[in-house]
Amino acid sequence: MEDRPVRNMEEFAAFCGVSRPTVSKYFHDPESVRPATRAKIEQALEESNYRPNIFAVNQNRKLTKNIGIVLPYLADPFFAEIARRIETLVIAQGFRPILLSSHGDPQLEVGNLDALRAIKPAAVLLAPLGRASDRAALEGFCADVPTVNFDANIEGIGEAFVGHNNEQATDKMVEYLTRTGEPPVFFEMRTPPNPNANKRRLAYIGAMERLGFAPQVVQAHGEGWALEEIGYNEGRRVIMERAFSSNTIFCSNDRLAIGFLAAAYELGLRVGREADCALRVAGHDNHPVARFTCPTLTTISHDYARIATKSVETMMALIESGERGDTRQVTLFDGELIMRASA
Amino acid sequence: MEDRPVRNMEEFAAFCGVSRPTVSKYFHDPESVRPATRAKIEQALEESNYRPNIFAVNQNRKLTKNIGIVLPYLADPFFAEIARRIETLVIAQGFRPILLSSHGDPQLEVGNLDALRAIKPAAVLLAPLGRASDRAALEGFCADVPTVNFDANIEGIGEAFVGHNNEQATDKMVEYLTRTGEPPVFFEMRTPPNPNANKRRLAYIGAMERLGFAPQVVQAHGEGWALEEIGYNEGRRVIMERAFSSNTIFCSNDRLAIGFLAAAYELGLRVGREADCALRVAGHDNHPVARFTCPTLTTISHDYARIATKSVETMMALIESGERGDTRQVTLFDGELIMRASA
DNA sequence: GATAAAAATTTACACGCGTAAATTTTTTTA
DNA sequence: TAAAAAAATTTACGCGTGTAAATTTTTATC
Repeated sequence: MEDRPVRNMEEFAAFCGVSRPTVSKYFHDPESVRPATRAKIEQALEESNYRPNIFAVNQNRKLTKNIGIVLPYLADPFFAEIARRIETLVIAQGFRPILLSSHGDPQLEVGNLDALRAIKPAAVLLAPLGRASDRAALEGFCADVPTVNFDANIEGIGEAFVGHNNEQATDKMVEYLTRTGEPPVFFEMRTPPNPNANKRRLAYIGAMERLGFAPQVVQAHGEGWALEEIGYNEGRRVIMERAFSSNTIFCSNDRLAIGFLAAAYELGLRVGREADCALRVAGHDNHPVARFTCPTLTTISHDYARIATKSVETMMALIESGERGDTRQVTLFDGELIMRASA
Repeated sequence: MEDRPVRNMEEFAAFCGVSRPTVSKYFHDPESVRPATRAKIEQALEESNYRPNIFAVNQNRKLTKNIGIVLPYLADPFFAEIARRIETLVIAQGFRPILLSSHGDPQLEVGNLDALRAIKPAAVLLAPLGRASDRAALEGFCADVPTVNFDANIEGIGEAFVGHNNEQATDKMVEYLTRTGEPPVFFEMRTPPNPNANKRRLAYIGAMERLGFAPQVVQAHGEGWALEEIGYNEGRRVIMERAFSSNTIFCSNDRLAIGFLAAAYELGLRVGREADCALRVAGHDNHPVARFTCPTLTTISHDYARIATKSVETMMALIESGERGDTRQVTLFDGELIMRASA
């Protein structure tokens, strides 16, 4: 591999003995040139280390091979995991993922969308902050860039939505807890950052009423994304205040539950479904560490593998059709009960 | 805000009544034009929604305002947290962070570096995979792009290294555990993905010998980044095999410790420093969830806030000086003992 | 081996912006 | 108010690639 000064496509074309437009055509689609020509180019590609200048390429393109991925909070392992899967799928499709986290900040979310607009992405996968999002900004963005909304459903945002079936999942857990013990109380944040929480509360209330029980919602104070801490502090408080009418606590998500379990442990309350346990605690999401809590956390899976796959598939369809569908397709994936030791 | 068809800088210049070169100068540095001119441009900027074409801008620049951030595994909350901090600092400096995760895959790491090379970043912050990294590829990259190596030190890679003082931190914990109970055994992965683990093992052995005790290293089988799972499975195994000569376990990192705690809990072993406890368990890193384990995890802090800050500072100095220093500066931050309930 | 079809080549212009040089206008200084 | 300094303008070219049109060469078909 000699390091000849191949500075641009012109020189590269000369180097491999092919005309520049043909080389350009090759990079656009290697199948579009004759096999003999392709072989010449590909050999030259190995002998020099020429690569087309990304900026010059994209300058003349309406659309690039860039795919934007916007997440509300990357330090949450749930989003980190979904990002990992989406990135892998996007790369497999021959596109280049651009991962941006809004770090819980609505202004940064808008900033991320602006940054994306500037790089002319072929499409964007958007998991919005939710309640805190600047709706007008999101709408404006979606009008310009084909977008798939996932995780947090904001009505009318994006060409499609892919997410978790909060109703089904919540129902399932309420039914399970009720069937195997006392009807649960619901433990959640008073001002949750993510709109799924609201769906879960409503689903809990609906499920309880359907089963003929009085719902009880206990709300934790605190803002932001430090959910374990809020679950711990507020869990401690409500346990000490005996704010629960039941020994069974259904937490709005696993991260709250992790904090709650820590509080219960510290207060000497044994958690589990055995007779000598004071509490049963369940979560929601099947967070990566839920398998390793003490006791291990009974929860409902949030199927991020399928959400990631479906989101990318939907996005690819959007890119290939080149059309902006008139109907906004909504796909929800059911959760599965993950029975572990805590409830 | 009228949506006039301002398609390029030419039209934008006409729109605000300024010449195009002046507008170009403004975007390069707003302070470099007369206040009256700046006002005209900035007003026009609000009235139209023109933004310079990023690709055309970067095509003619040797260096862009892009900063690459390469992480070994983003789904690890430790790296997610450090990414969050670095991104924030980079944005504050007026640069554009490009976050790339290698997802534990050496080939993807090389791919990430290639992708970065293509976008002519002003500098790169690189936390390599370590043992698995393609050293030659990293070296080649660092020869082209000013790079700051952080987290996992690979000798000779990057203009500087910023990381954790594994020796000091390990010493401190060994000393503490020994002073307040039995000398610890060291629990680690046999083939850890991250080179810090090796430093920690050696530091443990050194500290034990210095204190006049026989070191005992217990190694967990398993590959990859699913550390909690390895800690759980192998913790279970070694507890049942009574592989420990001590009741005090010093885990190589908190994620292993989290798995180990789960195993101990499941086997009915009480963990803590009280008299009725069968085990003491300590970790290393002060992982975000270490405050919420049961019992809460005694550990040593890994000061990612300072590592992030120093890495970005070093990088900015590199950019401003424009020089490639001949000496590779190494900065290590000490860990602090975080005393909690587990040891 | 002649003809048609396919592919490659030549030529030329476009994209949007950076930037240099010479000139003109505006501001500052005395 | 005139001279000097600073800023803006005009003009022009360059960056590396996409791409269209006309032409030439190569391949496929009979």
